[in-house]
Formats: sequence, structure tokens, C-alpha cells
Amino acid sequence: MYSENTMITLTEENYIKAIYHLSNNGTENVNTNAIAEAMSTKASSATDMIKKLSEKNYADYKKYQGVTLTEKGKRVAVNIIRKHRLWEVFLVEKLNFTWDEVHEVAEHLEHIKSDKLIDELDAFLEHPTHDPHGDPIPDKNGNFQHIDKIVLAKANIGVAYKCVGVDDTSTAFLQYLDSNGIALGTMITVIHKEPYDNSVKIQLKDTEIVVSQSVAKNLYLKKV
Amino acid sequence: MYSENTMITLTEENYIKAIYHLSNNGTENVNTNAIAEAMSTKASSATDMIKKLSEKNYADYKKYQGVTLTEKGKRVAVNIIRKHRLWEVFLVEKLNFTWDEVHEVAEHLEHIKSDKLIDELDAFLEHPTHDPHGDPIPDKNGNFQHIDKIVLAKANIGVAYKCVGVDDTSTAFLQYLDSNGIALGTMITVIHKEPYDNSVKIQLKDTEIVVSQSVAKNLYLKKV
DNA sequence: AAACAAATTTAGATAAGTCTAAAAATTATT
DNA sequence: AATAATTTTTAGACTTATCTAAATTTGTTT
Repeated sequence: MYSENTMITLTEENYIKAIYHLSNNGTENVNTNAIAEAMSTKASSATDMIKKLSEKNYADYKKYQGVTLTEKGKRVAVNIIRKHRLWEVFLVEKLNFTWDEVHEVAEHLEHIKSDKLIDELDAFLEHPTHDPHGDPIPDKNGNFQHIDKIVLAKANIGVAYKCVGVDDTSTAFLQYLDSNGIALGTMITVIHKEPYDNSVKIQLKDTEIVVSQSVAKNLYLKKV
Repeated sequence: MYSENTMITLTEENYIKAIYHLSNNGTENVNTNAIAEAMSTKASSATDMIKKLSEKNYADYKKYQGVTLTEKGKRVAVNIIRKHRLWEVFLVEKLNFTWDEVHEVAEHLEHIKSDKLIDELDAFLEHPTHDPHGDPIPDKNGNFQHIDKIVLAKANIGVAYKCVGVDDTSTAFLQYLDSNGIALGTMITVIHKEPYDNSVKIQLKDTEIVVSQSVAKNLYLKKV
């Protein structure tokens, strides 16, 4: 039996974060295999950690029934996400990182524990609401500022949109966007949707390009 | 037998740093008990780690004879010190930390591994040469910029000095200095040295104060 | 130089997080 | 509903960094 007051470990934090993302922000039940895969480990290891998180009241768990995060667990997850995204903003805005370079370093910085550090960083960056990939940064109380965004694949022809985020944050995808002149804030209008392969022809500032369905499903837009 | 190519662990880094400081910047032999004390652990644990550092070529070690760092070990130590001090500058100059608050957070930040991060941070801070306590920050190649400093206890009467550093970086000492109007850059002239208790009467901008011997031994000055 | 004290090392245990292999439960299929 | 396939859990072992207690080496006195 673990004490509730034991210090949280790095590994516990990473599992909690993984469960949070897999559970669709803490709303759904998550199964062991999914967690094991997300953590690049084996199901048996995941089971062990799930039990521990449950005993420490970060998660609710019944054998063979999957896990959900408790309120306490969700608070931990949201706080890590806040730290991760604030650091990403810092890296891009102050240290000349590109949006495809920030993730790995932020994975480490997010675990530094200091309320003053993160409050001051937030203020130094002038309280950003979104990270370099367009993902919202929760405030101190864990509240996200929701943006009404749609995916490019579902955008309407002829309407003016602005790029506000990406779903896929992989280096390959972000570099693809860079090389095609798409960044956060870029104006986009859909010219044609090809039913055959679901590719989309779009109008940028001075060019027209065709993007595949997989690109169209990973780019978020907002009406302007 | 450990492979030379194994990733360095957090604990190894901390031991190497401790040995570096205890060995007077890598110049002297260090004994097991001193390391154990510095790491708040037991001599047996220190022995184990020393063996491991030795097998990984960070240290030279012969049983019962103490340890020295190898060139490889010194490079690791200096690099951690560089990162630690750069982060301290960042915390004070950009995030409103006071000089007595920075150490603990920097202890964690110093272990983040990213060359780009530290190079860009260095540039962002405009290549500082000293941290908030006046300690020199080694450059990328591990070279320290040496300042010709003396300790207040050995300063001459009537000569104008500038405060350039502290030996003791404890919260208590730094807060003592704050509350007596002494910071890096403060002008100090010795008025009187009291032979009885080795206390020193000094002239600041508009006040005269008497400081004890322990203060006088921990404050570094430079002739102006 | 013998005996004692101090410092250091070894031996065996422990906790966290992981693994493999086997057992148990759940879900899907016939 | 019985069997097969999949998922999940358990059992036992391994590694890292730690500990205590005992053994060994070094150094210090008399």
C-alpha cells in the first residue's frame, strides 16, 4: 500500500500524461495495451504502474476493466501539459527553435518542479494561450481556452480560413508544412475537393497547392 | 564491466559534479567519505558509484586511494557547471528570481541535455561570463574567464573595491547581504579591521557597517 | 612493531521500474 | 454454448542506486 504523500516520480508523471492523452483528455476509459504501446513498454509493466497510480489515487482501476484518471490525476496531467506547452513557446519565441524541434526538449523541461519558475515563465512570455502547434495552454487553474477549429478535410469551398493548429506534430509533417509555406496564421481557401482520393486543392497567399487526405486531416483551420 | 558508450545517468552526473567541486576543480584527490557526505549518502554507496565512474572512464580510482576525475569526467563536470550557471543567469535576469532562489531550480535544469538549447540560451543571455553569485561561466570549450578577486578579509584599508562574488551561496548568507545593501557591483572600502574578532568595518555608498569574520571570508572583492 | 581507531570496501538486502513466460479473464467466432 | 483468440494479470527475475552490517585496509599511538 503506497502512501498518498509519496513524491510523484518522473515515470508516474509520464504514465499519467499518456493516459490523459489516450483517454481523450481524461474523459474515456483506457486499456492496458494502449498505455504500454504509448510508453514503449510491455503490458505487464503498464499493469504494474496502473496499480501503483491507482493506489496513489491518480487513477481509478478495476482489473481487466481499464483505467480512468481521478481528478487528482487529471490535475497532474494538465499541469504537465501546461508546462510542456509554455516551454515550447519559450523555445520557439526566445531561443530560435523551429516548431518541429521543440517537442523532445520540452519533454524534459516539463518535469521541472517549481511553481515560481512556471508562473514567471508564463508572465515572461506574456501569458500565451497556444503553443507553436496551435494547442491550447491551460491556465494556472487548468482551464483551456477553447478555439472553434475544424479540420481542413471538412472545410467549405470558397470560405476564407486561417491555419490555427496541427493534429500531427511529427517532424516530417511539420517540415512538409514549412516547405509548402504553411504555418500558424497562414490564410487558406479551399478551391476543390477531389472525391476520388479526398485530396484538397487550396489557395495560399500567392500559390495553389494540392494536399493529400492525410495532410487535410491533420491541419486545423478557423473561419475568419 | 560497463560499456563506455552507455548513456550517463542523472546520478552519475551529480557524483561527477560533486567530485569536481571537492577536488578543487579537478586538481586534487578526493576521498570516499567526502563524496558520501556531499551526496548525502553512505560511504558504501559512494564506493559503488566511484567504481562505476571508474569503469566508465569518468574517474581514476585505486582502492583505498581516493578518486580523481579523468579529462572525460572533467568535461562532463564543466559542462554541467556551464549549464547550471547559465540557467541561474536566466532565472535572475528574465524570470525575477533573487540570487538566493536560483540554486535549487538550476540543480534540475542543469541536467537537460540539448546542445542547441544551451547554445541558444547562452546567446539569448548575450554570453554572460559570470552567474548571479559572481562565479565564472565556462564557455563552450570549457574555458573559465578568471577574475582576479580577493576575499574581503584580506582587503587593504582605504582602497576602493567592488563586490564581485560570494563563496557561500546559502540562502541565509545571500539574504544577509541583501538586507545590508550588498550585491554584485556594490562599492566597498575597508575602514577598520578589528584584530580582536577579525570583524571588518566597511564603507558602503552612504552607510558604514561592521561585518563579522565569517562574512568577511565569504565575500569576494576586486580593486577598481 | 603491536594495537587501536578511522576510513574504506564487500556482502547481502531493498525498492522502483522493467522484462519474459505462464496463467487467467474477457471477447469474438463458429 | 463451446472453443478460439486476444487482452490482461501474475509470478519470478534483472538492474540501478541505495542501505546496514561486517570485513578489510590504512594511519596513528603508544
